[in-house]
Amino acid sequence: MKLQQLKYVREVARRGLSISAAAQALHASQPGVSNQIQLLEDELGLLIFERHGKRLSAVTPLGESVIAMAERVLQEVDNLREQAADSRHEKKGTLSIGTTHTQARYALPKAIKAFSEQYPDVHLNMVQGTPPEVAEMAATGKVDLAIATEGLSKFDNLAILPCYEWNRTVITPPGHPLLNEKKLTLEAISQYPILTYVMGFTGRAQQDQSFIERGLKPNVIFTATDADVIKTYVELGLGIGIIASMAFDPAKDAPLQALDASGLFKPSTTHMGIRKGSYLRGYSYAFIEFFAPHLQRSTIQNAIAL
Amino acid sequence: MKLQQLKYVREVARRGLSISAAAQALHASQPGVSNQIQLLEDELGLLIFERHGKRLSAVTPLGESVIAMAERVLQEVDNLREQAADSRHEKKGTLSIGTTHTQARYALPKAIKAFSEQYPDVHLNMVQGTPPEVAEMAATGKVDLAIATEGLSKFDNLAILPCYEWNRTVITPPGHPLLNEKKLTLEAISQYPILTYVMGFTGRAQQDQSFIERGLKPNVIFTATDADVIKTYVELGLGIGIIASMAFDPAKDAPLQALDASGLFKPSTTHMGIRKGSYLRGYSYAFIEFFAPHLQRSTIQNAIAL
DNA sequence: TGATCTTACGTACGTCGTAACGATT
DNA sequence: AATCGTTACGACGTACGTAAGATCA
Repeated sequence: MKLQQLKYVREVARRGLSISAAAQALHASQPGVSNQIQLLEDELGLLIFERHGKRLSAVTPLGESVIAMAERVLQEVDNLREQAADSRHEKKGTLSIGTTHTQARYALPKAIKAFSEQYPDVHLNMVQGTPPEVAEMAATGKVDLAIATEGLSKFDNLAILPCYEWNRTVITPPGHPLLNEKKLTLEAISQYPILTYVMGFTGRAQQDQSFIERGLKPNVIFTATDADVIKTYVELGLGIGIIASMAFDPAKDAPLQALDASGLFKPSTTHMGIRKGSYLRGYSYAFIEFFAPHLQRSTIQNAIAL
Repeated sequence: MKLQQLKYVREVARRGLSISAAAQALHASQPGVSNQIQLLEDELGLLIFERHGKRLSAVTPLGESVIAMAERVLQEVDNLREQAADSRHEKKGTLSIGTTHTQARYALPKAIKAFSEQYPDVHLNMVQGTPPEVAEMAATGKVDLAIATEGLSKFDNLAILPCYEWNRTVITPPGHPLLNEKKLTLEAISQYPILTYVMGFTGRAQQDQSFIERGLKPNVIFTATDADVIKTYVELGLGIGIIASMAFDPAKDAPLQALDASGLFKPSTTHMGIRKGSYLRGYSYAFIEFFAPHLQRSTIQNAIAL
């Protein structure tokens, strides 16, 4: 049995039982992967994958054991490598963060800037995706951290840590009648066409909940995955926008007008997801502390302990 | 990183930092082991072992991590191998049991006989040793099961399961005055020279406890690790013996006389130690059930789950 | 001096890639 | 017909063993 063989098996399993895809992902030849998997199967005297003719069709029950074992072993090895690199007190390395547009654009820049100044030799690898995508990347070890407001709790091998709370701001074009209301209410908002986030992004589900509880049916005419798109169309006069407060900057976003709506909605919390059992480099903790100062090293280590 | 390298590192650590001993144990050449360990150290960029000149002197803190990781990984691999062999529904294989004289001689034969009749192709590997020795063998995976009355709780990676309870019998030569006592008491026993087990064997500590609680100082003139030796010298007239009840057979041990002493001492329990996280072959569960019928497969699996 | 680890070197095995083949949709 | 996995084969890499060298008790 070789670690290489376990790597191959894991990748084939992850790529939906495709040897070709796995080989490509690992920069190896397809026959090489095929061969090594067969050698492993021979050695163990079992089939990991079911074949229908010459196509992988399923994972055998024992194959599941093999794959699960491979995942555990390879994570151990990865952890050790990270720990070894860390021990050299190197400020070199890579920090991979999977995150959504909202976080990447509005929440993370400050922390990223501070971090990259203090750790100039750490290569930052930011990957943008939908919440389920970034969660999966963290769960499989493709990124070290996933940062998103939702979608992280689907994976039970992710430790979830709260980063910060935020609420919404209503944005309107200049001179909009809503600006004259004495007090902003959900009822008032519901009278206008609304532009906001797509379901599954940036706390949209929680936002809708507040309307439902008041028996209101807001007229959402436009949804986007990011505030920049929403702002663009609000400025064109399509309606009013409901966006995360951190996504609005009075100076940069002029001439748009903002109305604080934090009293109207329950606050949302942006979370961080880290694969349980993973070893984080020292600088990773530094980054997290820049982003969410209450997350101390010990807190995090406690959360990701198996 | 290669699994082979991890094996080498583990063995060197286990053999008290001796590369030569490890190489010998693994049927490899000493330079080969030395080389591979250095390659691993190079790859990780750290020292696993401290060298004083050309001699391994200690394990570095990071080396501890490496060794711990190697242990975990190699156990995973072993487990998978066992599981694979098991899945072939093979009644072939090896069952290794580390145990003490008392268990091997008096408690195990019945279970062993029944087992070997039902599983004739399973190679039984019985290793006799002191309680600490057999515990260590189980803890390092050298044997599948350790069976002893004491010494198992020292290793926290062993799951401890109670097998059976037993008590003591006092044995005397024929015509000994103790045989005339109406009722056997600790006080009466204390009047005669006593032959019994060495401390650390077959519940000796617990046996002494009963005397201490009554404020008695028994005159132990002879200690042995097994009942056969004790019986021999009791027969020679050196004194009376206190041995485990299962070690006495009126027919075979004639002309020795026996007095039941189960009312005088707290019962002792013989335990089984199994390395946590190990995978046991199907026939191992069968053996355990022969020996201790209350230990069902599910009970055991629950105990050794990590 | 003897035990022990490291370095040097040659061999042999094994992994991997290219190319050709077989099977499935 | 196209895609995908398996088989065949050749080349490179490397793990291992033997032999010699270095270092400590």
